[in-house]
Amino acid sequence: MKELLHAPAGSAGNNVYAQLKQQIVSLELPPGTTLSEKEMSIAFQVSRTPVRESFVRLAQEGLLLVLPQRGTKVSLIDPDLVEEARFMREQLERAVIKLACQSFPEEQLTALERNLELQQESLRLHDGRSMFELDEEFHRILFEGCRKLGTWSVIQQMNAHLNRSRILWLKTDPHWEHLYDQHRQMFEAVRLRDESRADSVMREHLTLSIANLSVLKEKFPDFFVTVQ
Amino acid sequence: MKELLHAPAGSAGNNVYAQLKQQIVSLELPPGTTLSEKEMSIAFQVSRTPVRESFVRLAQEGLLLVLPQRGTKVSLIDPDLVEEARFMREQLERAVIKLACQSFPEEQLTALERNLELQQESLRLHDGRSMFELDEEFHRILFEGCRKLGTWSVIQQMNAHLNRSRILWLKTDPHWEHLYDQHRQMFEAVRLRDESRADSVMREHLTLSIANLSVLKEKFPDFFVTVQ
DNA sequence: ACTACCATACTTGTATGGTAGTATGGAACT
DNA sequence: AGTTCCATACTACCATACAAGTATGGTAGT
Repeated sequence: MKELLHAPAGSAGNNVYAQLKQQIVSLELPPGTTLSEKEMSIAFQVSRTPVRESFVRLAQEGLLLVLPQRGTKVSLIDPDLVEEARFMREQLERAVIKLACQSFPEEQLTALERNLELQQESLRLHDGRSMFELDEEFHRILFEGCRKLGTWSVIQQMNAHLNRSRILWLKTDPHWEHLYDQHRQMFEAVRLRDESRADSVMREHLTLSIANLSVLKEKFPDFFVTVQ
Repeated sequence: MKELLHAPAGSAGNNVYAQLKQQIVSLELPPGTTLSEKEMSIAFQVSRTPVRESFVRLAQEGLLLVLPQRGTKVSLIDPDLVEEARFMREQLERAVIKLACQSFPEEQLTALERNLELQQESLRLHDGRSMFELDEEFHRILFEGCRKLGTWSVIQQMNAHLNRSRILWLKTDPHWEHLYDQHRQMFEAVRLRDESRADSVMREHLTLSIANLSVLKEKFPDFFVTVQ
């Protein structure tokens, strides 16, 4: 997978950024974890400069909270932001899938089908991580087919919050079969140009995403922002 | 290093970032302008480090293009991204204003009215810059009243592209009266809980935004990405 | 026992020197 | 004249040293 915008892929700064982001979103670095530039510079065997650069970028995305002269920590999950991310995705993805029903390139359509096959395979292997990535990829392809990749990349920003709660949820209660089924239905709807069906499935799909956020807050209280 | 003027409410890095961003979005730094860390560090009387930090952040927002070992320049306006930004705003703002028609706090409603008064005043003075800021503020208040400020801040990212083309357009053909009139209509629709009216006005409002993008491309060819 | 103080060991913020890659202009060669 | 090559002057990138703010634990004084 290639990064469209932004600087070189091979630089130390980008490597640190990419790896840190992956670890944060995947909850390997749980919300609230305290980091420090020096600590990470040792861990990644680079100087503080590229680490600091990564911190700046991650802070701008809301994944890190930098407190000057005090420390840096992985931001807690803000339930309000999670709901907003869901809201945002609902509006944009419903609009996009309706576009897709009007016109969708053959190339991306086969990409969707191929993706569904891979999902089925991952489902059989109970590979949750792979499923999550394929899920993301499925939606990305929809945006790609509608030439709205810029929109997708912007969504990713708030998604960082939504994704963390989704991963948390999927860890407690995997329900990949249902998600796969919805993806399959969306694919069929796009293929058959059935706008209303695509719209309703997508809406349900994205409502499901945070159905029981309050359950998660009870189960992992330390991961969430309490007062707002 | 001494801080000469404009008392820094924050760190040097933040100041440089804020000022650079303002200059880029307002087209004081036209698209295509080449910058360099050293050059800006001299201009802002700080070291290269905070400048570099700003560059990283602005590059992440797509406002700067950093070419390793080659240079840094203000990104050209990408017509496709402008259209995407408009598309995105249309979906989200229509959804938000419909929410607003269902429930909107009194506080933000009066803020909107106050904003309209200020728009009228700026209109009288032909103060384009003030009008632009009040326009932004008007829409921000709508999001605020629906508790969707996180969404608004994410929109700002792609808006950086949309705004530059809007400013360009408004420089060639001011049409503030029309925009003011639409704002007024939106306010009335929210006040009267008229969802369909709010929706249609907002849609027209955001379609207007880039009505004649091709004209701008002809008039300022150097500011736009040609091939994609 | 309790409080005030302060050395110390952190933290992020800033400045600066060095490194490697790139564009450019002029000299040497064909 | 046209081409090749290379010194030079850039660039962003990175490492490192220093500055300044903050939390903490021990100690002296009460």
